[in-house]
Amino acid sequence: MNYWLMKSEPDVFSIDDLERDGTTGWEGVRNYQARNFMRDQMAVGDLVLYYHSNAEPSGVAGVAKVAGPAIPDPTQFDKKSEYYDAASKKADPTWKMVTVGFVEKFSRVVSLAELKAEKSLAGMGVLQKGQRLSVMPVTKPHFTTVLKLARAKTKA
DNA sequence: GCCAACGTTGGC
DNA sequence: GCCAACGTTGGC
Repeated sequence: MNYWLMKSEPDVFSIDDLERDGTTGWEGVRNYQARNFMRDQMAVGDLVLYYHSNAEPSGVAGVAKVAGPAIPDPTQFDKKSEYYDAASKKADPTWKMVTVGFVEKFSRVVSLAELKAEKSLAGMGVLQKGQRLSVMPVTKPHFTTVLKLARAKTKA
């Protein structure tokens, strides 16, 4: 069982949208490293920190899970999609996506500032300078700590 | 809206 | 294969 962090801009698809829909195809990932994580290391049942980027505040908004295995991302073949990739072949699709399912929305967002202030999260991928991956692994201790922060009383 | 970081592209 | 230019991400 692995743990992950996945980023979404809440203006595009927020934790509330995921709660409403139940599950969603995680389409539009066009980064090889992120794709490889989804294709090679994610398994159904893995838990995911749902991170809101470009948000007020940016931070972890809830928990999701991997609900379906990596399959070809249909948007790469859709000429009308902003994710269309003319170089990808149907016989050998370049881009994959997993299905993500709703688990829980936190009663409050655990902000990036709060994550940075938590000493035991030092080394967590999302806190590294300049990292821009939209899908990245999280260690079990880090995952547990973020859950604990989310359930703690609102910070003073 | 700015800009640092960094992945990708393309000329050579 | 190098690397400058360019585009994107994402915090602020």
